[in-house]
Amino acid sequence: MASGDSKPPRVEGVGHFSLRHSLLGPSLFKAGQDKVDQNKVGEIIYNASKGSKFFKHEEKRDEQLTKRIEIILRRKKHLESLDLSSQIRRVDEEIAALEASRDLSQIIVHVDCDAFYASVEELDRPELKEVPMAVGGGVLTTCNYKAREFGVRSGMVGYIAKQLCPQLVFLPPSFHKYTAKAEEVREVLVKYDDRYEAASVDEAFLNITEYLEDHKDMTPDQVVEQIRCEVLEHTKISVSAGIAPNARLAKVASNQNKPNGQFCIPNDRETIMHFMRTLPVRKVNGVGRVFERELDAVGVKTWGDVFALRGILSKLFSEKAWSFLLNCYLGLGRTYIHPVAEYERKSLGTESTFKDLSGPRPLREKLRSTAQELEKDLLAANLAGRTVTVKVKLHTYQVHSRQKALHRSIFSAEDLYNYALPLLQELEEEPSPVDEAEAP
DNA sequence: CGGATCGAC
DNA sequence: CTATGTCGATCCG
Ligand SMILES: Nc1ncnc2c1ncn2[C@@H]1O[C@H](COP(=O)(O)OP(=O)(O)OP(=O)(O)O)[C@@H](O)[C@H]1O
Repeated sequence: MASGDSKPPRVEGVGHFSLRHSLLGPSLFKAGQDKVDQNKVGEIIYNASKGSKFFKHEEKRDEQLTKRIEIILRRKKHLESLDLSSQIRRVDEEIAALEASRDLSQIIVHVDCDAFYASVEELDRPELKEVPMAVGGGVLTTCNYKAREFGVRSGMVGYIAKQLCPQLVFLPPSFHKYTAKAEEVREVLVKYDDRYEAASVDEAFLNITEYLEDHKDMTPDQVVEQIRCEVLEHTKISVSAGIAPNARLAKVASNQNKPNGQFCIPNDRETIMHFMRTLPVRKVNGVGRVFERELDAVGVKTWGDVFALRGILSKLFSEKAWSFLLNCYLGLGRTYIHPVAEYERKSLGTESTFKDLSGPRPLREKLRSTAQELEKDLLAANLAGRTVTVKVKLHTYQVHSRQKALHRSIFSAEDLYNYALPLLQELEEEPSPVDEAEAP
């Protein structure tokens, strides 16, 4: 396609720009990895991906999204032709109400371990600190910062990572080690807020308002400095942290100075509004590649852009989405933090991907084994489920699922299999499955 | 309720 | 010749 064609090469480049951007992965953007030559990395990933079945699937998704965006833009054009002044008044009242509820009394901290799985592995094998290293095989779960200099990222396929960085060392994950190390980290956190909230294995929110009350000689930054030092001493793991009046901002802040750094967004309305004004939408949790593109299409690149478009945006997106936008624009978020223990889990499932096999017999074997796997997990968690879901991934990467609400709770492999089988058979109508999963 | 999609880690 | 696994939230029919 390089020559002989009347189509200038630039057109193709532009046509695939968003796809290229998404192939680069979110982390490249979420945490400002400046050292990497993004263009070169993008080039390598693009060329390595081009032509694969996975890539074709991504192209299809990208095309679909482009269509959806066209619809959004048409609706926007229509809205622009209307008189929105009363709508804008309503929004302004909404803003005033939110503003009145703004709570700047709490000091929330988000703690995030740096390259967690990789860091834990480096403790066992310190020589790995000096070389690019990743945890995972087919797909990387994470990598150390040496590897990130080459553009290697979480969620990347191993062979592409290898192309970006031929010296990359791969380690298989050992999850038990990570959960054990996470416990050690929490032993420190609990001293600063005994009702800290574990957000994932390597992240937690703390409310240090009380701690500050009891240590009036310390600033929030000093307390967090101390937390990070203590975690490092106690566990040899370095962590980054964000300090802010609410969880949403604390999370953004913790990404600002990583690795091994911290950032404080002070409890001051003006400072917060100023910070949000230029903050790219994607930096906030909940905005992924799809929402980012939709927002970009309607003219919202940073949170400050929301205000000028408030009349239109409030009609363009769902109520939930609009409320989310408004809260982000204002820099509002959750100000209460509590342990996740007092919380009901909603689902438990297991899934695995395997090579193409379409014969229905082997497929049933797979169903039986995943049912057994699931029974094990359910017993370990002492749970049973009232809904069974069967998920199948085709060789095209298309995913289909069938679920059924039951009259009673089940947990045995036998029951799981029996209830799941008819669902699988419905799905078998579709051609050549690769994969399956289950959840109650 | 059921299915698909999005997003996080 | 190669693209994960697990979970929660949301939207829509
Ligand atoms: N796409 C993914 N698939 C599976 N596991 C993931 C994925 N992304 C992250 N993880 C796991 O969750 C852990 C925490 O992820 P997180 O996004 O906080 O990044 P990190 O590896 O800790 O690095 P850093 O926070 O310094 O950027 C990681 O160590 C990683 O192994």
